[in-house]
Amino acid sequence: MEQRIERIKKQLHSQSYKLTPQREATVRVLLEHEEDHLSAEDVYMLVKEKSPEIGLATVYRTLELLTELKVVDKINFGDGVSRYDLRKEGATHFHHHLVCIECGSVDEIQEDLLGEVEKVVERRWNFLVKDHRLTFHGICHRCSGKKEPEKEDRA
Amino acid sequence: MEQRIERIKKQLHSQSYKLTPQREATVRVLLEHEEDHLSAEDVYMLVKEKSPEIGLATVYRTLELLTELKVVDKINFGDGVSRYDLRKEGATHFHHHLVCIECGSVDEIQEDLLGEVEKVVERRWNFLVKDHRLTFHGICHRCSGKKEPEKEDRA
DNA sequence: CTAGGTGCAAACTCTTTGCAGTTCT
DNA sequence: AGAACTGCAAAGAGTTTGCACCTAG
Repeated sequence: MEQRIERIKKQLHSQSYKLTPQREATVRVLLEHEEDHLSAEDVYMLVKEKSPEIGLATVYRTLELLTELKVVDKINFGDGVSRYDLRKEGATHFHHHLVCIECGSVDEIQEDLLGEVEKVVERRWNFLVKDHRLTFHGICHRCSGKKEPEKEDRA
Repeated sequence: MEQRIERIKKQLHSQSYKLTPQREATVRVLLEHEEDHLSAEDVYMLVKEKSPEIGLATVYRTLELLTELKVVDKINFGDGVSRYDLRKEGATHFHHHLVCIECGSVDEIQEDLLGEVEKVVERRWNFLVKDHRLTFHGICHRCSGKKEPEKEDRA
């Protein structure tokens, strides 16, 4: 954790950005919720618990900055909100997502399933792939177990 | 064209929706711009050319309805706007996209490249895939040819 | 010291909604 | 007739921005 913050700090400094307490608090929240897919508002609430003075605008600005630095990825599952997902260190590709249309849960797939597919795209469409977004919509293993799933809205 | 409208009409009627002139005009615009990825505003502007009385809210409502009927797919490329993409008739899967980070163009891949991948997901994650979204970000064949690509914004 | 950063409130953009009036069947 | 639909304007939700003040390096 501390090492990752240290590394991000250097990354910021290398472009003459500062690691302010607000930014550090924001990064810590992201690190502590690595598996989640927090919206800006979510992050704001969580940061506020420890640094109540922080403003929502600062959170937005920090998240934008971190996106630029490729520390996080900004994603969008189709509800009107942007979500921010910490990039695994050393990850060469953006991980995939499984969105359950029953309970709304979002799971991550870290493995890269697209190696072959990207080669095909590069060869056949002459398109140099730099990044990708892959999301599956369907029924997760938790919901497919139930016979008559009761509506538990896990928004 | 006429047949497709006829079919959509039936689909609407089967759920006691009506095919109003406004809806028909909207569908026509979508059919005429099948390759594009129009935003609601884009559709509105185009429909307005032929049916100037139409309101933006109606366009939104129609697009929502068509999404529900799976006539179109609502997509989101990360700019703040939803775009609407006509589903090819008989398409069993949602087509993929190639977004060029140089010129902003969006190309479509109709082939299904995910057959194998979906099987893996179903087996290994026990996730019943119903739909997917796959977008590649990179350099398109038009831009990779140029040495010093001049900024032609093909928004 | 000073470029960069912050909080706040106002501004903006995209989308949805309430409502009174209209239209398809 | 009556449910479905429409246009308009107002309301909402999420995000961005201007500005005066603050602070990390």
